[in-house]
Formats: sequence, C-alpha cells, structure tokens
Amino acid sequence: MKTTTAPLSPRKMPVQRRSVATVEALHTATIQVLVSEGLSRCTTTRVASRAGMSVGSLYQYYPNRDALLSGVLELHLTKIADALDAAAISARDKPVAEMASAIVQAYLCLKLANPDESKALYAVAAERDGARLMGVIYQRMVNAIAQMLATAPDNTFPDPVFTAHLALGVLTGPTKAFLEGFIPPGYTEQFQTHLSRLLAGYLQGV
Amino acid sequence: MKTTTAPLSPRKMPVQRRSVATVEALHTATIQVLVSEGLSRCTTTRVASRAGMSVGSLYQYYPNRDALLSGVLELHLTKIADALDAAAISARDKPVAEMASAIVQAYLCLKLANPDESKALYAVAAERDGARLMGVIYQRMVNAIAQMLATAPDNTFPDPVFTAHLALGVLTGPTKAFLEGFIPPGYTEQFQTHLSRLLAGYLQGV
Amino acid sequence: MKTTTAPLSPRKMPVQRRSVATVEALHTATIQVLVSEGLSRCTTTRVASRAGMSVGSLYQYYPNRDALLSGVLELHLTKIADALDAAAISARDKPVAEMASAIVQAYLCLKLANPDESKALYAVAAERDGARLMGVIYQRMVNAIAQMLATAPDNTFPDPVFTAHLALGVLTGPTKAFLEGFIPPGYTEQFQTHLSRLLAGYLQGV
Amino acid sequence: MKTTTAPLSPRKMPVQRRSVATVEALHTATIQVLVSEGLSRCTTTRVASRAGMSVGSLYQYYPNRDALLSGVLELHLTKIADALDAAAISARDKPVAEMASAIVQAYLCLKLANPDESKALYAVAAERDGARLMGVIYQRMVNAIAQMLATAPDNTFPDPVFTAHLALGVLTGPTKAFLEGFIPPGYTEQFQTHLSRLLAGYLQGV
DNA sequence: CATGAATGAGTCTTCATTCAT
DNA sequence: GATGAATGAAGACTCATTCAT
Repeated sequence: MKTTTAPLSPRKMPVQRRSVATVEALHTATIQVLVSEGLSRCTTTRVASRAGMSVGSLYQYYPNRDALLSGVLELHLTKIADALDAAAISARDKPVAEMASAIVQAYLCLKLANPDESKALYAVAAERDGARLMGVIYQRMVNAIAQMLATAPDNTFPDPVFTAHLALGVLTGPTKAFLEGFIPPGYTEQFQTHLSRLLAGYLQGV
Repeated sequence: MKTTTAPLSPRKMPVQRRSVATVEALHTATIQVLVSEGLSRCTTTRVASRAGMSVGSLYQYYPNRDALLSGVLELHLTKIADALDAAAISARDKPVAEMASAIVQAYLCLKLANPDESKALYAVAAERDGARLMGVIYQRMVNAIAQMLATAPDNTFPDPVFTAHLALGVLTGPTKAFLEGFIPPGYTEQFQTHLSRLLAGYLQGV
Repeated sequence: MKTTTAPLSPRKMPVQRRSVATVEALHTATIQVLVSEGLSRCTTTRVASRAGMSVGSLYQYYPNRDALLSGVLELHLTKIADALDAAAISARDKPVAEMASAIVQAYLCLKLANPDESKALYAVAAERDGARLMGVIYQRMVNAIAQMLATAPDNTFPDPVFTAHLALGVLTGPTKAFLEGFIPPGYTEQFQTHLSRLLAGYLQGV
Repeated sequence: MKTTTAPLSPRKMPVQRRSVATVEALHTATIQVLVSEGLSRCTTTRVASRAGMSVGSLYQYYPNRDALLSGVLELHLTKIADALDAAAISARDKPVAEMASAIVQAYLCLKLANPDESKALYAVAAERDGARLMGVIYQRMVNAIAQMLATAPDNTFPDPVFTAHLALGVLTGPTKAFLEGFIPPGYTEQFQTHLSRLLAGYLQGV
C-alpha cells in the first residue's frame, strides 16, 4: 500500500518506508475509528479496514489491540512531552510569567492542533494500560517543568516538583474541558491568555 | 431509574427499601469490579455476583450495562455537583478568596473521600455515554460557580461563565493527577492549600 | 436440552441431571466430531453444534477446548484404568497365566467395546496435554499390574514394576494396531488368545 | 517429493545438493519446532525460520503444511522400515530367538537413536494423514517380519502375517512407553533384553 | 420476582498460502 | 529462485441479554 517509490536508494528503503507509512496509516485509522465509533467499538478489524488493509497486516505491526492503542497514545503523549520539554528548556532562566506562557503555549499548540486525536485518546488513557503510560509521560513532563522552575530568577520554589504537578494539572484540566467541547470553541483566544495568566499568577505567588 | 413511586402507601415501603438497598449494592459492586478488573472486564454477570445476586436481578434494575455504568457515574457526579452547588450558594457575596477555598474544599472533600470510586469512574466517564453525562453535570457545576462569582463583592467578572470554566478545570486537572497517584499521597495537605491559593489568585486577578 | 424429567425429587436434581446429560452429550459429540473430522477440525463450535447446543453452553461446562478434549480422554482412560485395576485385584494370588488373561481380557473388553472412541482418542493422547494425562493414568495401570504380579504364586518378579511396564506395552501396542485397522477385524478372536498367551509366556519366563 | 532427477549431469549436482540440504534443514527444523512447540503450533512460518529460510522457500519444497509433516514422518518411518527390512532379511533361516533379537535390535536402535524425533512424530502419526501413512509403512514392516518368520527352521507359523502383527505390536507398544518417558530411561539395557526375550518366547510358543 | 443456563453475535488472534518485488 | 508482506478465512472465547423454571 502507498508505495511511495522514492528516487533515492530505492532498494532497502522500501521496507522501512512501507512500514512507516503503514504504521502511520494505522495510527490515523485508529484515531478515526476511535472518534467515529468510540473505544469499545474500536476493533482491530475495523481499524485495519479503515486503514485499507487486512487484520493480518495490522498484527504484523502490533502484537495485539492493546499495543496498537498504547502505541497511538504513546506517540501522542510523547509529542506533547517533547514539545513541553523543549519549551521548558527554552524558558529556563526566564521570569516565571514567561515560563508560564511558554509551557501553556507549547501544550495548547499541540493539543489544539489535533483536537479529535486529543479527545479520542482520553478514553484510551483512561483504560488500564493507558493509565500506566500516562503515568510515565506525566512524570517526564513534571520533571521538565520542575527543572525549569528551579531556574526562575524572580522566584524560589521550595518544592519545584510539587509546584510542577499543580502547574501541569492546571494545563490538563481546562484543556480537557475545552477539547471535550464543554468550553465553547469561540473562547480559544481567551482560553490561552487566561491559562497563561492563571499559571503565571500561581507561579509568582508560591 | 425506575422511580418507585412516592413514599405514601406504607405497604410499598419494604419494596422500595429493598430496591434502594439493591441498587446501592449494585453501585458498590460495580465500583469494586471496576477497580479490580477494569472497565472492559466489568461485566454484568461479574457485577451481579459481586453484589450477591443473579444477572437476571441486575436487569430488573437496569435495562442494560450502559445504564448501570451511567447510573453509577451519574450518582457520583451528582453528589459532587450537589456539594459544589451548595458550597457555591453558601459562598455567595463572600470575597473571592473565600469562594475559592469553598469550592476547592467541597470538590476535594468528596473526591478524596472515595478515591477508588473516583478513579475507577474516570474510565467510565471517558466512554461515549459517560462523556455525554459529564457534559451535562459539568455545565451544572459551571453555572453554579458562575452564579457565585457574579456576587463577588471584591471583583467584577466580565464573563463569569468563562471564568467558571477555567476555575472548574483548575479543580479537575490537578485532582485527577492526584487520584491517579501521579502526585504522591503525602501531599494531600499542601494539595488543598495550593489549589485554593491558585484559584483565589486567578479569581482575584481576572 | 434433553430435559429428562425424572419423577423423583424434581426440584434440585435438574441442575445436576441436566449437567450430567449435557456433559455426556458433549463427550459423545466430541468423539463423533473427532471421528468424522479429525482432531484439528474438532472445533468447539463444531462439537457444540453436534451436541445440539451453542458454543456458549459448551464453555459453561469446560473452560476451554483443551479441557474438553482432556476431559473426554480422561474419562476414557479412567474407565480403562478402573477396569484394569479391578481385574488386577481379582487376579491376585492366581497363577501368572490367569493374571495375563485377566488383564488382557479387561483391557480389550473396554477398548474393543467402543473402537471408534478408542481410535479417535489416540490423536488426543498424542498432543501435549493428552500426553501428560496419559502418563498419569499409565502409572496407575502399571502400579496395578505390578502389585498383582507381586502376589503371583508361581513366579517371583525381581522388578515387578518394570515387568508391568512391558506387560502394559504388550497390551497397548497390538491393541492400537488392531484399532487402527492395521490388523483385520476378522482376527478378533485369535487376537485376544494370542495376546494372553504372549503375555503369559513372558510373565512365566521372567 | 519433487524427485530432482538422477545424478547424471554434474551440472545439476549443485542444485540437487542444495535441495537435499534444504530439505534436510526443513526436516530438522520441523522436528525441533514439533518438540519445542507441539504439533498445533508447528507452523510453516516457524519451521521455515528455524530452518533459516523464508516461508516462500518452504513452499518451494512442499506444496503445503501436511505434505511437510507427512514428508518428515515418512522419512522417519521409512528409515525404520528399511532397517527392519534389512534385519528381517538377514535373520532369515535363523532360529526364532535370533529373529526376535534381530528385529528388536533393529527397531530400537533407530527409535532410541533420536528419541526426540520419535516422540515428536507420534502426534503427527496420530493425525489424519499421518495415520494413513502409518498404515502403509506398518504393512511393509509386517510383511517383512512375516516373510522372515516363514523361514524359521525351529518353528512353523500357521499364520505368519498375524504373528507378525503381534510381533510388531510388541515392538511398538513398549517402545512408545519408553520414548514417552513412562519407563524410566535407566532401564534402557534391560528394556532391550526383555523385549527380545518376550518376543522370542512368543515366537517359540506359537 | 429471582435465578442462572442458554444463546450467538462479535472480538481478538493465528496461520496457511499467495505473489509482487 | 528467494523473500516476507498481505490476505482473510477460521477458530477460541466472551459477554450482554433473554426466558423458562
């Protein structure tokens, strides 16, 4: 499928290339099925056929349904953690207000970029395996934030990790409400502004 | 469901009593199974037998599995919304700092009282039907908060509903992290203090 | 299915009665499918439908396919071991020639009574789980024979267990050939006679 | 299968050499997989990869899974039948005691040489196709023994074929018990002696 | 009303086999 | 010829739901 015949090094790449394309197709299909049918009706067969392949092929790339779901979730969470990481590093030694808006921006930017994906994955993250994964990535993000906070020139945090926990919670909570559609989409602008302000306020006041 | 009619005729009492007890047993059992087996393995048979009855009896009280799950979730969410409602009403006309701690207190008090229940229900809330329900209750809570905010003597909110959205997000986000065990349980004390301060800071600064 | 409405104690028996009948139906069906389709095509669905029930019902009685197959095999082997046991006990203190014909008779009697069953189960016994089971029952039979041999008035066996092993092998080997149809069915008479004589000869000569 | 033509043209040699080697590799791999995974998990892919080749290549040598399994079984049985044949021919005109030990020796020698192989193939022989094959080879062996018996100088067999059947059964039964590990390996020595004596006794007494 | 056996649709997963490269 | 990805039929097993007792 999708035999993107590259002009360069046409020999060995195909294997890699096809794999990557296939995996991507599966990810996309998984999210589509998740969105359109919900987690419990997101079956391997359905995902495979939405991805334009047979079940058998799906199992060539993922050992089982959980692995597929976890894989998709992991990719999503990793992208966000990476972005947050990068933002947290860039914002080191900046005033806390800038730190706040840096991570809010990084987090929202990705989350709101693919709202469907984000929303669909909440259910996956809530299941057994998903929660485990969440925990791991969550810690990564907390650490990134904590380390950033420790460099703040205009404030000293007695317990940066704990503060980071709250900061991350402040990010995730309202964002989820936004993605679930509880907060009307018209508020997008304000949403980001307020979140930054809210977070900055907290960080300054600790 | 099955609103066994008014408590007028005393002859019906026993029946209703039994019903209520049974429904309660089912709720408890559901949560236990949810905790021990996870959502996907939370089957009607398992719930029924954990509740000490037969599947058939379960279906006397709930028309199907989804209704059972929704029922449990609804009860949980309603309790919280009620508590929040009450707190929001009590805190009217108080300074925003008091408002903040009032709703934080009300929310946390219930959520942390049955952490297992709360945690188990995240998965239920993430599925189709659960999300619908969440939306409804969420709006209730937002409204409660918004109306409270409108009475604040020390601040005027240009858009109380929007502010309420953020406020609620601030409550849910960190709390979820806490319940999932991402934030170590040792922080319980600090957690509530910081959450109140965080929220108060925001409400004062809007 | 097969509501053998007994006249006596109609209340609680049904559960037992139905179970027994159902299990029996499953055993019979299993053997029929084994005979007609072979082990690899002996699927749970096929067995269930041959037994006149749904797959689900089958799984109410056996946790999985292996358990079903093992169950059928076990019943078969146990019947034989029981018969052999009894024969071996009866033949204690008898001359070895009588011992020989006693166990040959007991073994053949059952094996040849249901040749289809016996034959069909060879494949089951050859698979993983079957072999384990075989080992257990085999030891039982060896012990029964060995203990019988130890009481022989006209011979002393230096190692009755080992002799019993060979004796049992002498029973199983030719019998299998017979059941598989390698030895023409016309020889039934002679078969038993020769087997007894063969065994007696060995036991006398040790 | 695929009887790669005679060794006349030397140009073909390499090809044939490769074929033979490949087939051998497949046989070995099949037995290894059989031993380690059991018959039902002995898949073409697994066998191929254990043999260091791709599934596709396997299908170059065998039209399907059954053919592979049958091929391996056939080779095994043929080796034994050949050995028995040879022994039976060599023992012609010898006293029955010598005949007995000749065929016992020939049979056991091969069977015990590769106990894993022998044991693994019992399951294959028990399935549909295997049983057919068994029948064919079994007849060959019976005939070989019968013809040998007919030349015995010290006994006259009224029905040499029938006697051969029993004789062969006496070989296979205890041997299987031995290979399955039911008879402790320590008895190897005695096993052969007793088997010979047992068989000789029978042949003399007919 | 309670019970729990029966049902069978629907899942996940495996594997023999093919065929484009 | 070799390769191994793709296919999809088929099998094991589960579970929501019903209904006879």
